[in-house]
Amino acid sequence: MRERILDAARNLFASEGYEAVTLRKVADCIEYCPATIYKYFEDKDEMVRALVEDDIAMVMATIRPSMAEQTPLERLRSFGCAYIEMGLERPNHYRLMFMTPLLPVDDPLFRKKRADPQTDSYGLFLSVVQECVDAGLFRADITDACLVAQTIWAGLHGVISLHIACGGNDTYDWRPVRDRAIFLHDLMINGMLRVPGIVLPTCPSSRPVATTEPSLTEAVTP
Amino acid sequence: MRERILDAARNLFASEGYEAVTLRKVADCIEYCPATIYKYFEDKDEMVRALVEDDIAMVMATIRPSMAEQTPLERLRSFGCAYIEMGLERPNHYRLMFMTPLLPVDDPLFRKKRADPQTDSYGLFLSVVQECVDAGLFRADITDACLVAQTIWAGLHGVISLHIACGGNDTYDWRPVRDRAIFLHDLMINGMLRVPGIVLPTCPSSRPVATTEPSLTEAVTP
DNA sequence: ATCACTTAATGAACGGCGTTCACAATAATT
DNA sequence: AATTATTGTGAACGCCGTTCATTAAGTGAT
Repeated sequence: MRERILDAARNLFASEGYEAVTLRKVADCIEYCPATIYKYFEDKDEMVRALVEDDIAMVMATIRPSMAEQTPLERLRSFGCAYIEMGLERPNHYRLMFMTPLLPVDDPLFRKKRADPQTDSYGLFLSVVQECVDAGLFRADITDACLVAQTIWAGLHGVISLHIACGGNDTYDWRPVRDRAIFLHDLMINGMLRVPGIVLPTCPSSRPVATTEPSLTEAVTP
Repeated sequence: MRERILDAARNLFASEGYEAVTLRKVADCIEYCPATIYKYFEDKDEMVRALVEDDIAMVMATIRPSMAEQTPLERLRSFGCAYIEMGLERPNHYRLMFMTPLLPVDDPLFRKKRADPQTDSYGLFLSVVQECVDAGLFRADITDACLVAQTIWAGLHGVISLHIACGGNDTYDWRPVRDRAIFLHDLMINGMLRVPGIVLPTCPSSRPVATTEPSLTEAVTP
């Protein structure tokens, strides 16, 4: 039943954007009365957080195939490329996950899932960065895998989120967003490498996304 | 009168966060009835956009002192540092300006102000990047000032916005946000330079902000 | 001074939102 | 069959943005 509610919410979200996800509409979709939802969720907030957890799993599914790459460095690069594509193909989800301050989730089970490379995509990414550090790929002064992971993440996040928030503003004469993303990605990684110049030409520009959804290169809902 | 309305809105925004900026509360503050605001603004949206324009001017005021630096490269670095501090000190304003998709502003006057280095901070930044390009500071393959400006902006934006959106989530074991910002800033600039190694130690960690406001290292309103 | 006329401001309402709560319907247990 | 949990409901509350007919106040011409 929780699942039926979340399904309806997901559909609304995918087809009409975040602002359309209202308790009343969700209730309409499953033909219940609005108050009923409160029997299954504390809050609207809790419902949204449940949605976000699904999206986080989606990120994991998008990211994981990159583990198949041969070397740590290739895995690192591939991660970044997959992340970029994920963010650009699902701007609404991306916005909900990473551009909206959500109340910190204090469910201890949720906390455990984080930082675990098996279930958490940040944890997985971090572990690959650590591989690179251990393999001696980075400059001597770069030893903090955490700092590296968070910095690369932030950089890619910057390109994606700025594109989502301001990409529609044509006063800026934007360069193609993927050009910016790849440029920055290479800049970061090459800047960290001890032996630079192992430059792969570009990211494979598009990779399939795991979950199914009405193909939305979604309109960003203002 | 428009100004009185905007003042009230600004106060509400600064003291209680974006979500507290409601037409009814603004009307209360200036002791008018809610409907009156519609005599001076088309929309709530137009009112918010007027607020954003003020903030944009504030960014300009924060950024401009960096023009006093001696060399193009120093100006470039100083810009980035000022921008970082601005974003970290005024998260609510930052969120409103750069993390919320706003309807594109089609006022032609507004459009003209953009891209003009005199009034638009992006334009000013771009002109400094162009200086660096013209001075031959960058690698031979880096000639597109626009791409450079947008990429550096995106990188710094990533650190700031990720901090605002997810910085409260302590499951990530965040490194200090300024460490991340400076790390990435140096990484980007040094990666672009033709002759690397002109590394200034760090940013002067804090610089005064131009406009006055109840000193808010504001709580990020969820 | 009176009238017409523009402008400023209002009160009441509309529809939508999240949320609450007393109550009805249904299912489970004894 | 009677009692007790569990599920679902309708109506309301207070908030929101927005609209509109109506009043109040100022202005210029006659």
